[in-house]
Amino acid sequence: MNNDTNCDVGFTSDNIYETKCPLIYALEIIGKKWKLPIMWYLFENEFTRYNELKRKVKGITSMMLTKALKELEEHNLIVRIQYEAIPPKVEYALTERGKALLPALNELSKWGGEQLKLDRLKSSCE
Amino acid sequence: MNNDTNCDVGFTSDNIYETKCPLIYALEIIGKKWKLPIMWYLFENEFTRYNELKRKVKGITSMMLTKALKELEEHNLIVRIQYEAIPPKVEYALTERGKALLPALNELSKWGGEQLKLDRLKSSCE
DNA sequence: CTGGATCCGTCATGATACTG
DNA sequence: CAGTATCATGACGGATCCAG
Repeated sequence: MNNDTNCDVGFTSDNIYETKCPLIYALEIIGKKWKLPIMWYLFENEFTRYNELKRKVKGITSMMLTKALKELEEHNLIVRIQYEAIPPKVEYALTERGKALLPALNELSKWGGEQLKLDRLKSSCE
Repeated sequence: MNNDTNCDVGFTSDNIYETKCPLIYALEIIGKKWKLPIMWYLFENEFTRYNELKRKVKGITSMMLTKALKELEEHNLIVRIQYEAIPPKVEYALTERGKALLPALNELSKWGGEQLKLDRLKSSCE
């Protein structure tokens, strides 16, 4: 499993671009809170406006939404489309890079679903 | 993408077993720091002792190692094998459940590798 | 409508020292 | 050898208010 890529799993480097394990790197990008819920919604609804995201991603605040969107944009997983209008109108959409995550997320989701059942089973026996 | 499984992405529930998205659930289990490095090492070295893990997973402390191992064991991703001997001997190994993560991690790692290249490229142009 | 700024509590992480 | 216990801290997340 990618053991040939010098995978420094010790988090000792401050430079995210040095000696990074691609797996850890992926998790750092998408693993933070709200990232996946946002992307998930964009998977199903291309071109979504800021406030719609805020309404649909339950519980998120403006601050966290803004921050998450900015980070996703910096990694080129989403694009920000700003219309010069009053009142302001901004839409967000996934890039091809963002969509490329789908297969990996599906695999992980499949595993998570099985795990969820097993853990439920275990907890009900205790 | 699993939209049929009631996927409450709002993190509003305190009960981890209620209305959970399997994808988020998976990330909660394996996304924490040190989890993957430990599992990664166990992928490549079945039956590893506590202190060997501590040496090989660079930078980890006893406390974090113990905690991570305990959580992984609670989710049945690893097993703890204790030998009744002086001095103590304990080995850890992946379960089938733990090994079942491999395909998903490979997909994610593949994506992360591509992303890493793109991000490097981008940063070198700035 | 689309954010930005600020304050603040909590929790994960880490350093250090200790134990059977 | 395989952990525990205690304390410190700093990032993260949430609430609230402000702005163009």
